Order: sequence, then C-alpha cells, then structure tokens
Amino acid sequence: MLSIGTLAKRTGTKVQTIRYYEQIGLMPEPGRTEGGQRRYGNEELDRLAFIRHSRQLGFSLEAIRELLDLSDSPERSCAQVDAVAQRQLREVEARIARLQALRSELRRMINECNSDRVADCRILEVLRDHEECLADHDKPGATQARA
Amino acid sequence: MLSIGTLAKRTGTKVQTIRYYEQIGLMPEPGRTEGGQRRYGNEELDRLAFIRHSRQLGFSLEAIRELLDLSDSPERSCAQVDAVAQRQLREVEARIARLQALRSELRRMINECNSDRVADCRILEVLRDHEECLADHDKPGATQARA
DNA sequence: CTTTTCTCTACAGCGGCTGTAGGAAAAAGC
DNA sequence: GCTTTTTCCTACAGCCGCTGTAGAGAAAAG
Repeated sequence: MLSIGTLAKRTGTKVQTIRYYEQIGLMPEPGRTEGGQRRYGNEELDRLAFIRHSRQLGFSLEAIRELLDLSDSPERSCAQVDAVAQRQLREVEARIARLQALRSELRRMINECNSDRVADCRILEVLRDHEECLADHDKPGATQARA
Repeated sequence: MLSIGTLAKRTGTKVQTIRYYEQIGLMPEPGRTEGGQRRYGNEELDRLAFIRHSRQLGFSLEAIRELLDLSDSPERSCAQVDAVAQRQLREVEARIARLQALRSELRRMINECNSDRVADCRILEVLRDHEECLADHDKPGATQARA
C-alpha cells in the first residue's frame, strides 16, 4: 500500500495534482488509514501512470477520461480509441502549423530591424501595423496544455 | 470618439477583453460620457491594435507591457525590443520542437494499432506503459497562450 | 416616446494545476 | 517511550487570458 507521497514520486506527479484528479473524478477515492490518510494499490498506480503519460502526449483530461472509459470495456472495438488518438494528432498538427506561421513572421520581423533607435525600430512598426503582416491569423487567447 | 463596442469591432476584440486590459493596466482609463460610458480616441485605438497584433504573434501580456514601455522611449536603443522578440521566437521554436516530438509519437502509436478489440489495442498499451516511449518528455501541465 | 441596443459593474468560470495556512498523523532518531 | 521531523489532511486562493452572466442604467433608432 502506497501513501500519496510515494505514489506521487513513482509517477512524477505532485501530491496536490493527485488530490485534484480525485476531486474531478479522474482518480477513484482510495481507502484510508485509521488516521484518515489515503492508501493506494497497484491498480491506482497504473491508472495514474496512464493519466500522466497521456498528459505528456498532450491529451486533455476529458480525452483521458474517455480513453479510461474505453479501456474499461475490453470487448468493444478499438475504433473509438483510434478516433481519440487521431483527433489528438490532428490537434497537434494544427498547432504545429500555426506555430510555424508565427515563427516565420517573427523571423521576418526580427530580420528587418537594422535600426539602433527605438524610434524607427521595424519590430515595433510591424507590431503597430497589422497591414504589414503577410497573413491574418485566427483569434488567439484560449489556453491549452503545454504539449 | 469611439464607444467601447466600436473599438472592439475595429480591433477584433471583445468588449470584456478591453475592460480586462484596462483593469490590469495594459490600457489606460479612458474618458467617460456624462452617463459614465467609456469613450476612446485614436491613441487608444492604436494601442489596442498593437496589443492585439502582438497577442496574435503569441507574445504574453507581460511581454507586450514591456514592448509598450519600450516604444514610449523612442530615443533608446532598440536592442531590448529585439531581445523580447528573440525570446518569443525561441519560445515558439521550442514549442514547435516539442510538438513535433509528440506528433511522431502519436503517429507511431496509431500506426501500430492493427487490432479490432480494445482488449489488445496497442494505443492503450502504449499509453499504459511509459517504457514503450521512445523518449521521455519534461513535465506537462502549465498553461500558455495559444499561439 | 417607446423600443432596441449598448454599456455599466461585479463576479464566477474555463483548464490544469500549484501554492498556502493551520493542523493532525506517521515515521525516524535516540 | 519520547521527541523531532516529515508527511499528510482539508480548504481555499491564485496563475493566464480571457469569457460569460446578471441586473441595471445610458444611448441610439424608429
């Protein structure tokens, strides 16, 4: 039986994160000692490892929930599992494409700046005038997993 | 003089976002009508356009604050502006590299799955066993601007 | 003058954690 | 067995960058 701290170390997770996963129902409520401390078995260890590894691959907690549900019904077709993975792949590809566009624009902007004084800094000009952009981007702002 | 809604439309920003920028000191407190509604001039329009465009290039609000401060001192060297842009470029490059690693791992995982049943789905196996990973990644989890 | 549209403030919520405070339980050292 | 240290508990606030909501008042349009 593992304490929450040991489980955390074994999976490279923070203790609070494990409690957070429990709170949102991604990890089950574990048994407790007389003193009220959580104790985990191997099943929970595996589940948490699965979650963490999926997170490292950029899956959202919702997607992970879905994968965990699917893996609980071993007789079903794994087409759905495939679909979740494909979706994730497409998201990653879209993010790469977007970042590559950003990268070239940043590079262009930086290369054009030969000036010394802020007054005629091309970088600031480009930032000021959207017109100088090669391409429009879709709206920014939402947050996402760093992955 | 522009109302907040007009300013929002002109810059592709939501009204609440403008108020949020004001709240965190990125936009100045504008003048008001007798009835207490915000009215903006061209200076504020330009400033907001600058902010929005920088956001589209993935700059954090903190970085934008820095750029705005720098652009207020036109006689200074633009080396600092350049540094901020370079930093942003490096961050974008790092994210691209990371996402590319994820992409290949996702592709590999998906390609290996030839099974029909969830019970022997390779995707789930890979997610379960971190050992099957080609490379370890650093920890995920922090949030960031989508850009 | 009425209706519609816009704006106001204040606050909660998103994802995915992370940090903190104040206390209790468990492990380690002697 | 006793003390010290470490770990654990709950509860809640904060991070980023917004976005949405409620209920009320102001401004524009018909």
